Amino acid sequence: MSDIRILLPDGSERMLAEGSTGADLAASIGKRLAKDALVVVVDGEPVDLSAPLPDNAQVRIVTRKDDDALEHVRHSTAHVLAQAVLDLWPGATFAGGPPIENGFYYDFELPEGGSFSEDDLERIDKRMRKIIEANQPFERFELPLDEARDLMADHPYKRVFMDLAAGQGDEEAAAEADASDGMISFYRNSGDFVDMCRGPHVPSTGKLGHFALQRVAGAYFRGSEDNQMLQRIYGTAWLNKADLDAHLARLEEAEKRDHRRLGAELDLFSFPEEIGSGLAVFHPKGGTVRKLMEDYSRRRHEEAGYEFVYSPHITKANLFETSGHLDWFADGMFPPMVLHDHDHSPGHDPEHPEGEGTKYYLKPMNCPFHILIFKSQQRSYRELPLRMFEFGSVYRYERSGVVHGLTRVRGMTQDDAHIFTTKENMGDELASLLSFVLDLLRDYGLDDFYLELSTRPEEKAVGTDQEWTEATEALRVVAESMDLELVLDEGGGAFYGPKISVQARDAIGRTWQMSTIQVDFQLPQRFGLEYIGSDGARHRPIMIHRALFGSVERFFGVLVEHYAGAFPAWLAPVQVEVLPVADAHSDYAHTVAAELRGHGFRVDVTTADDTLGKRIRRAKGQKLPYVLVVGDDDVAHRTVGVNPRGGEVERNVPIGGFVDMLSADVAGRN
RNA sequence: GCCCGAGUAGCUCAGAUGGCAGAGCAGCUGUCUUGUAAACAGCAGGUCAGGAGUUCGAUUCUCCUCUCGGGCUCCA
Repeated sequence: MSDIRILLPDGSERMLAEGSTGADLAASIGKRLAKDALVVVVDGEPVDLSAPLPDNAQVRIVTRKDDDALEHVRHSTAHVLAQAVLDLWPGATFAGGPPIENGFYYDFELPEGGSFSEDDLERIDKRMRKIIEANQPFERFELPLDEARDLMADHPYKRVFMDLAAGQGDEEAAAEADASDGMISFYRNSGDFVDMCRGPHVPSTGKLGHFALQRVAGAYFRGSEDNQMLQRIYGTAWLNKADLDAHLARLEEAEKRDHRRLGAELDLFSFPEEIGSGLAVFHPKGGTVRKLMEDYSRRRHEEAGYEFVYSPHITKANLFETSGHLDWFADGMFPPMVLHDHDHSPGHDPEHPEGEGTKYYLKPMNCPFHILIFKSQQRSYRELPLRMFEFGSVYRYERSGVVHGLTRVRGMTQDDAHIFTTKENMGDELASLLSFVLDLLRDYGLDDFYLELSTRPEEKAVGTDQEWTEATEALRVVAESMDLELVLDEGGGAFYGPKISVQARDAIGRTWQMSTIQVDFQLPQRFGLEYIGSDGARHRPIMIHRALFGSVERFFGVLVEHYAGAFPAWLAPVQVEVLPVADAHSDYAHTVAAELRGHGFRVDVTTADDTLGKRIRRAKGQKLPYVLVVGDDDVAHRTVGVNPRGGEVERNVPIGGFVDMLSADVAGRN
């Protein structure tokens, strides 16, 4: 019997008997490694420890210390979930169950259209732990397609996957079924449980155990609305208890920061049922924050050469016919209001005979209005770039299942601008624009970004290939010059052009899509936009659509979560609350408040109707930047006791000293 | 839009095989006059999301609608 040569990551070699497996290799290196090994990566491909190694292979043994260990643990945990469910629900069938970020899921169909309840999760969890305790080995075997189909006779979804995988390279199906060499792979890990699976798996269920089942959900088979809806179970899995606990703690932290919860607790905004789904009202405190956000944005835009415009909320249909929105996105718009001639001024609309009526739409976008402003007069190249800015309220008919707090609404205000520029200037304009965007986002406290370049959608798109390429390249050049990570989002552009979006990571590491910058050759064409060039000829301008906040509502929600409701002093709706120790100090408290207001600060006074401790507790609950306590000493010496958010109490601070403190805070946007 | 779940006082929640609806916090009124995260007492607060049905009787059972939550799909 001849030996095979194995190359290890540290550059060393090892000779093993032919037919040796990853497990043999690990054992030959050390007892500890043999025990810790989960899978092996052979020439870049992860495989089971039980697979024979080829000669001259580059092999890496994956243990729990490696980054890629997690996905295998999650994948194998999903497999145990499937085993538990099929044990507990005779007649249930299953579809796919991949690892995902932080965990895994598995899709099932229960007999007679049944569904899981929250209580079921506990039962399933218990069953899974028994399987793990039993330390069942995952044993791989392969069958030709026809035998594989017989084996999965009761599992139609599995058969769809194997047919797809055997047919052609369907990516999703390939993730479920391995059809290389026309063979379908399976795993068996107890007498009668067999799952079709590409693998690899950890050697046995005993390697698992730090998991939690999280929720049940519906999910379309293979992600298509046309398919059957299956019952999905989500879970999370980790290598050890500490990691699992840390993950669960992160989820709890995120829940505490939920802007919907903080919005109510801090009295910022609400969604009255009477108004309708996805339609928010901002209360005085939320209104103050929003106004501060908008005011600062206005100031910066003014400095950056934008001009301010205003446009109505509704328009006759023809505007969105011309723009193409009614062709492409009528579903996303509120249905039209129809005005009939006889309703109002009979006979005044010769275009629409009696009975037909005139359609008006709520606007889903501002761009056509800004285009009409551009068109209102003949434009010269000397005016370009022309930058029109508007806080424009738009309405979109989001489907009922997708509205979500302030992040997905039906009525919102965009900080929208359209820049009309010459083709020659487009590159420069995009470059300065992107820097402007990032600078401004940083001022609002977000400073960890990456960029995403979205290219032409496969179906919904207008314009020539050349136009798309040109626009996409212009964006790519600018994006690459920014010294930020750039991710490609194939097919994610709008129907009229590609875009760069700025993704920001918040205080607890979640990413949010913030600003978008889109290049558009189409609307200028559709509306016949022109300017007179230096050569005296007519030229077509390029349009750049851009929004920094995206929507003010959404950005507001993101900031609430980023700051966990503790707004920096410059944005805080109430910056200071002054608390007199007793009634005798009320006059002085009001004097202090008046003096602070004189400096432009937002200040409340709460008189001594409750104990000091209680008033402090309440102010802290509102996450105010500063609580001031004033008593006898302070009245005597014109001082205040300063209790800052997240800091130490400081007594006997002169009022002027506190003014300096707060001014510095506001100026530094801390 | 689809699957699952939920809706009881301003908020967080309890409750009953179908028989007059409960607590804490918040609110109001008093007493207390307080030096850094919950003083004490009293009062008020509800078409039990809305509508229809079954029933002697429905907040409870059935159906429909609305709203919210977790997902899927979608997101100009």
